[in-house]
Amino acid sequence: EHTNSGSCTSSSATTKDGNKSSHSSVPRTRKKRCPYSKFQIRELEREFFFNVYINKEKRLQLSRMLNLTDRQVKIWFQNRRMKEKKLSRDRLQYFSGNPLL
Amino acid sequence: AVMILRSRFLDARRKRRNFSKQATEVLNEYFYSHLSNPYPSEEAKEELAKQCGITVSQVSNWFGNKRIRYKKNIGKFQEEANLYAMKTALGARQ
DNA sequence: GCATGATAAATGAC
DNA sequence: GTCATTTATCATGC
Repeated sequence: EHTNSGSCTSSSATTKDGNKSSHSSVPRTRKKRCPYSKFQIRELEREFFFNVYINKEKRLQLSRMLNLTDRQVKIWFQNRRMKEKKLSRDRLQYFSGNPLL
Repeated sequence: AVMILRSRFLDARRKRRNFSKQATEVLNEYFYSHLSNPYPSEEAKEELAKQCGITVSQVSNWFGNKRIRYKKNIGKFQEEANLYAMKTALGARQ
């Protein structure tokens, strides 16, 4: 479906922070949401399986390998932990009112 | 057997089914009667969920989608807004 | 063909 | 760190 190779990755010359200057009227555009590729997801999930919390070293390593910023990797793990928590809640609710088995 | 149930759960996770007409009615009534601050508290969400027969997460999803889509095109929802404004006005008259 | 519900990136409050 | 949220995208209903 998504064999997203190099469309969204913040590979290089883009927007780290060109604007911290004292322009008081710049709202600082919100970064556009870009879905990650299958490969990126696979590697992130693999690491998440081992450590739900990732340390700084592995984070830098992963970000380089996947062509993402360390901030993106950090946020991905945060969101992934929230997803896991929600899945647990849903599972609990799903199996709660069931006489099955 | 557990695997079957698990797969069924995973498959049904993103299967979308429209909410009932009554549920949408309840949600819209709350939304348009709190249009200045359409952010129900956790307790309000639970109450709405109970009334609508859906989960709290689904209530949150509905309000999230409703807020952004309303903001993006207020004109498209004007008729709907007037409808529920009328409805609450009539309801409060008795 | 869009309306609608759910999920995936990204932000910000705390 | 969690967590509600914004925003875009996805997947389905009809």
